Amino acid sequence: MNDGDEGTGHTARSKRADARRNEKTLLDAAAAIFVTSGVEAPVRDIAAKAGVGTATIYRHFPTRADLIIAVYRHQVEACAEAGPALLATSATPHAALGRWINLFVDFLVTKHGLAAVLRSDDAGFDALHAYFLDRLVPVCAQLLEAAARSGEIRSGLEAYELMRGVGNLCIGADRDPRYDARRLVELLIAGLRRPH
Amino acid sequence: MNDGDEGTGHTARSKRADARRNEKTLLDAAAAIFVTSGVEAPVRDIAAKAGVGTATIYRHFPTRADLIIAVYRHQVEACAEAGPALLATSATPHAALGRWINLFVDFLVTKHGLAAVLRSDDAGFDALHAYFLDRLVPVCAQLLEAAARSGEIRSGLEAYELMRGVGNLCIGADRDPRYDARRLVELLIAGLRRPH
DNA sequence: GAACAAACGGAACGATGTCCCGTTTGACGA
DNA sequence: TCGTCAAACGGGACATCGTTCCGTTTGTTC
Repeated sequence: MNDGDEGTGHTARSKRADARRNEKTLLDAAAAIFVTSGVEAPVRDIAAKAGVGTATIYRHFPTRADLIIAVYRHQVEACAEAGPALLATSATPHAALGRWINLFVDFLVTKHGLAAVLRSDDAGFDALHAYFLDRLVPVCAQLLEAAARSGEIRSGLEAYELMRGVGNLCIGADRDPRYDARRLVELLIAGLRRPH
Repeated sequence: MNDGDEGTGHTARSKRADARRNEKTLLDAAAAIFVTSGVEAPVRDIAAKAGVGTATIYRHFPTRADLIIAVYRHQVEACAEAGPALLATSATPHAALGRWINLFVDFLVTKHGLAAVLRSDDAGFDALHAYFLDRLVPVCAQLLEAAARSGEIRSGLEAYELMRGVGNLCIGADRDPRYDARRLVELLIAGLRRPH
């Protein structure tokens, strides 16, 4: 899709062939580097891997956040789309919420250092932060709301807060065998249950 | 205490007066800078505030972790010592645990960016990491164990893991009014309760 | 007050993110 | 096919920051 025109209605000219080729090459190189060196790998490394100059990266992806978003867009979309599906197929809304959060956690902990840059307290990743929030918070809110309506959980926790908390819990979950983010997230979700 | 000799038995000469003065000046300057710019403020800023050269900082505090430890040592000690006291004066071990965790959270969220460097996934803060763990994990373990013995909580969660999780939840708790780390930590502690 | 080691200050070095500018190259009309 | 030109490129330049080195200053001691 979107292989040429912009959606503005004007007939915007196609990008040059080499530019499109480089964008693809950069995405592949970045994905490979992210796996081996994490999402905070030096820009020069990615440029070298792709065989382009550093300026070319900035031309295609003005901030590192844009590059990260582009690399992981498919998986984030898949996670977002899994929300309603889980809600439809799970026994209870709380079960759906738990399973969906599990998907999210699995995604985060397998992406070297991604959770660490998702934390909002460092500037420069605003676009990444905004993308994750725009895409996933509404899904989480839908699940939370359903679980609240069913009476399974206490209300009063915003989806935004839960997502941030889960993201934070996943920081450093790789590299440390003594730290199991999944278990702590499970405890957090368990703590959501309404005490009866 | 320790205003001169080392404890080795040798008669180690006192440090020079200017060195001792500079160490104090540096601690004050660092504390002030940490409040305004966070614990990751540039070394040059701290040196400038103290009116010394950058090398002087490294001479007194080989790594940034050592400086941070020195600045906050008193408060960490106080937190550690509060553990047994709370256990003795609280109604139940679980209540003591909750109150102690609250102390820890209050400490973290009021120290600009401290929680962010406590996360283990970045190297270079090993000493800081080790200090917090050495000093606080045993206290937390004592509280956890008492609560487990009383049957209030599920067992199986290591104190280390809980401390790391709480620390992670506190990352970025300042700067973001929509994110309340205390509430999430409370949920986590609530999730620890044994379902009956 | 002279000698010596401790301590100092700031320049120097390396790594990294970011930007600039001279050069190359793909697209399109003649 | 070939000339033109803007898009795209590459790599060097600049700024920031952590860290180290080295010539100089200063406290201490005899």
